[in-house]
Amino acid sequence: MRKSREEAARTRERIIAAAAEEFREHGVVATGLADLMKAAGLTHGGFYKHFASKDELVKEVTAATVDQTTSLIRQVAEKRPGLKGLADAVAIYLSPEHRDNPGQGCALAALGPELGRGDARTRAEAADGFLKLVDVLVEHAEGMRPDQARKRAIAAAATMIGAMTMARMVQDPDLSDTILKSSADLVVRSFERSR
Amino acid sequence: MRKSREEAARTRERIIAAAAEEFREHGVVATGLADLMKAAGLTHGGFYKHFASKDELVKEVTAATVDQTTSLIRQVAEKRPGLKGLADAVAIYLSPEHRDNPGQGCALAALGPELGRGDARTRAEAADGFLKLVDVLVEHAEGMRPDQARKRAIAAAATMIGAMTMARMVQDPDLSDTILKSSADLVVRSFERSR
DNA sequence: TGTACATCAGTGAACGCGCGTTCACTGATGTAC
DNA sequence: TGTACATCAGTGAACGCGCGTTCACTGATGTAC
Repeated sequence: MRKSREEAARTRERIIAAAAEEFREHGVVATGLADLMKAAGLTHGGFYKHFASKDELVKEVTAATVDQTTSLIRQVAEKRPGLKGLADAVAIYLSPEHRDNPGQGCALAALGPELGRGDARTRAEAADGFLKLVDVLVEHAEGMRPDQARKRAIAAAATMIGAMTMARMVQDPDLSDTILKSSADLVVRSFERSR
Repeated sequence: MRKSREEAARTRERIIAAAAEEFREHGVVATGLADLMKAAGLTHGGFYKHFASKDELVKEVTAATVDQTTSLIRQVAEKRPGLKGLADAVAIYLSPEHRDNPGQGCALAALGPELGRGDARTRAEAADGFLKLVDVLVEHAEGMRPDQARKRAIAAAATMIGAMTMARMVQDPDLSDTILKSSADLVVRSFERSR
C-alpha cells in the first residue's frame, strides 16, 4: 500500500485543501477529522501519517488559506497603481461573491475568533496573514507618511474582516449588501483624504 | 426537589449567565452543556427543564449578551451629546479592557462567524444586536443626512467588531493596541468630515 | 542491473472519552376543594 | 384555613454517537549491496 513520495505529498495537499474548505464553511471545532479525510478521499486512520495532530493541521490550513487570500488581493491590486488598485482590491474582498463562498474565501473572516483561540502557531499564521493584507494596502497608499499609511491600513483591514463577517451573519440581503458597500466606501475614503 | 417559580426563573438566568461567559470565552461548539451547568452550580440533567435544546440556549444567550453590550455602549454615549458621546462609546468598545475580557464583552466580536452559522433565530438576535449598535452611532452623528449617517454607522460597527476580533487574535501587544487605536480613529474621523 | 530487505502510506478496527439528549425518580411547591 | 393531590425543578444514571488518537497489518516503494 505504500505510495511514492510525490503521491504522498499530493495526498497531504489534498487533506489540507479539503480541510481548508470544511473549516471555513463549518468552523474548526465543528469539523471532524473523519469527515474531512473522507472529503479528501481517504480513510481517517491515515491522517496521522501526515500530521501530528488536528492542531497542526489547523496551523497548516491557516497558513495556506491566508496566503491564498492575500496573494489574490495582491494580484488584483497590482493591476492598477495607487488608490485605483487599492479600490479594486477592496472591492474584490468585499464582493458578494466572496461573501457567498466562505469555503473559498478569507480565513480571518470565516473563522475569526476561532483562530484567536487556536494555539500559538495558528495565531502566528493568522496574524501573519492579517499583516500581509495590511502590507498590500500600505503599498497602494498615496500622499501619506509611512506610519500614517500603516495605521490607516490596519484599520482598513480590520474593517474589511469585520464587514465580511457581519455581511454573512445578517439575513436581510439588502442590509448585507449595504454592509459591504458602506465598508468599502469607508476604507477607500480613509485613504483618499490626506490628513 | 421542586423549586418555587421565582427560584426556577433565577436558575434559568444563572444558566444563561454561565453560558454567556463560557460561550464568549471558548466558543459555542467548544462548550459542553455539562461544563456550563456545573458552572451554574447544577447537574447537567436539569438543563432540559429550562431549554428545549442547546440551540435555544444559544439564541437566548445571544439576545441577552448583545443587549448588555449595546445598552452599555448607549449609556456611555448618552453622557455627552453628538460626536463627543460617540467618541466615548467607540473608545469604551475598543478599549484594552474589553479586549482582555471577552467573557464579559460583545458577543459579535467574541463569536462572530459562529453566530453566522447558528440557526435562524440566533442569527436574527445577532443581527438585531448589530443594528442596535448601529442605532447608537446614528443617533450621535452630526451634520449628515440620515441615510448617510446610517451608512457610516454600519461601516463603523463592522470596523469595531473586526478590530476587536483582530486585536484579540494577534500576539504582539503593541500591534494589538495599534489595531484598537487606529480603528477607533478611523471610526471617529468617518463621522467628523461631512462629505 | 538485480536481488534482499527496510520503509512507510494507507486501511480499518479499536481505544477511552465527552457530547447532546432522555428518563425514572424525589420531594418541595402549587392548586383545588 | 386545612387537606389531598398534581405539578415539576433538579438529580444522576443511561442512551447512542462521533470525537481525536492509536495500532496491527498490508503491500508497494525506496535503499543497500
